[in-house]
Amino acid sequence: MLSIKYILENEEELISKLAVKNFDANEILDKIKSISSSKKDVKQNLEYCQAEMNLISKEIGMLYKTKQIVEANEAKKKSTELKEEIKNLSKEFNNIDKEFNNLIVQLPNIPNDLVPKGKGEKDNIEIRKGGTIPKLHKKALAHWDLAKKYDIIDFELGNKITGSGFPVYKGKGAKIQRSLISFFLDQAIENGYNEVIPPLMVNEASAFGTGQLPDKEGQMYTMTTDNLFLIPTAEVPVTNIYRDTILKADDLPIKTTAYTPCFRREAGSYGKDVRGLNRLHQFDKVEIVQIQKPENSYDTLNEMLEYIESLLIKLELPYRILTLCGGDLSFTSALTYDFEVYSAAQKKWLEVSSVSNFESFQANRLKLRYRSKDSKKTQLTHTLNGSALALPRILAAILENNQTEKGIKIPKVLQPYFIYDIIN
RNA sequence: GGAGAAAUGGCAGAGUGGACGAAUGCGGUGGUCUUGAAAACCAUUGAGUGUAACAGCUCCGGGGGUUCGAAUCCCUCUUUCUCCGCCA
Repeated sequence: MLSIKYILENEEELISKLAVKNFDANEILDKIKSISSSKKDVKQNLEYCQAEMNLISKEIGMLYKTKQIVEANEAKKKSTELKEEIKNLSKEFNNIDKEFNNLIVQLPNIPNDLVPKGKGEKDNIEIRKGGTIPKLHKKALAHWDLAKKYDIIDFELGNKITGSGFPVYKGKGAKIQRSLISFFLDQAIENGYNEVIPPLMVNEASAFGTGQLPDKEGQMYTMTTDNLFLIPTAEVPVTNIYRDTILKADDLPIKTTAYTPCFRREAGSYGKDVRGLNRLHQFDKVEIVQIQKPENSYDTLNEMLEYIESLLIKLELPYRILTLCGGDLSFTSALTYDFEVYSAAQKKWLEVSSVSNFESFQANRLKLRYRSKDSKKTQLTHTLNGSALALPRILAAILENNQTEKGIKIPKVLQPYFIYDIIN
């Protein structure tokens, strides 16, 4: 959520910057401007009446104390009128405020200057590449066939138990999942992140805090009886740990990591995009989250970028890093880098991580502030997060890229966790 | 699931209709003393909104009500604790 102060003071800039996200802010901005001015008027009026009322009430108290009953009753009459007026004004104010909030949450975050213009995927800009794409033997299989061949992932069984997009990992398939999770968590901890295990369901306030509500409601599984949501990413519960808090400047940055399953409805997905592990309704992910001072947040973003890159290098996977263009950038993000690994049998780049700086957009919704030493006022922090990493597509790439005629070789860094060095 | 009790500032904890944004203690910050630190002492210390700065306004778990006036009374919801029941 953008602050109203910024919106009103930087109208031109806002319009041109949101245009990068292909968002036409003109109309909504006009509405916001007019409603915020009438909000101010009504509020002033209301506060004036409230002040008057407070005065009269005190007066009446005094009059009663000095037994001036007649005067007190006279004053009471006056207060009755005021009371009615206050009631009406606050009703009006609440309506305006509601409408105002409704509008202001519709404005997406402002993209950073580094964000290229563009409509979609094709306009994302590759900033670097690493690793080597392996040459596979002629009988190389896609991961869904490998999964069947070695009996490590059972998609049909998942269909039976739940539905498509909920695979069952078996034997060494289950074990490599655990190995990856442990590897990612240990790496994060080594890099100064504090591990937490958060709830997998969140309430409405949390879903709103990180921006899943109101705009991404359809992507979450909802438990209507209890009004809870299954988390689409650990970002939601982890960032909400700090909802409604005021941190000390010395506490920053706060680095948190968490492994959680993630649940996504993926409404509207179809075809080969959803084949095998490419897109699931339930998947595992290790997430890293940082809360940082505004002046340091872009250095932090780069640090996170390098950290995630180091994971892919250690896993010996071919990867590329993209800067998302305006059209591909999420509602809440100011700058996002995507990581993709090359899955050699599918001959396809698969997104395995997304690392973003949300600046103060989430913090404003979360009321996540900090107090710097030199100022009395609190100010909003910046929040950042990234996947480090999402498991299924990493697994898909490992299976496909590392397949040999004897079996699937396990990357060296995973061997201490996996014990074996091959799946056969 | 049933019965009872409770929810107040960073924390602990007073406050049962008017001078309460709220005693007191701890903690935090600044200072005195000290070579420095500790102790002691002094001062200061909730958030939001608003203002050029004041003022003003809102907030005592959430929502609603009674009253001229509510942290305080009533209703309701949520959460926590204790006891009972069920259960991993």
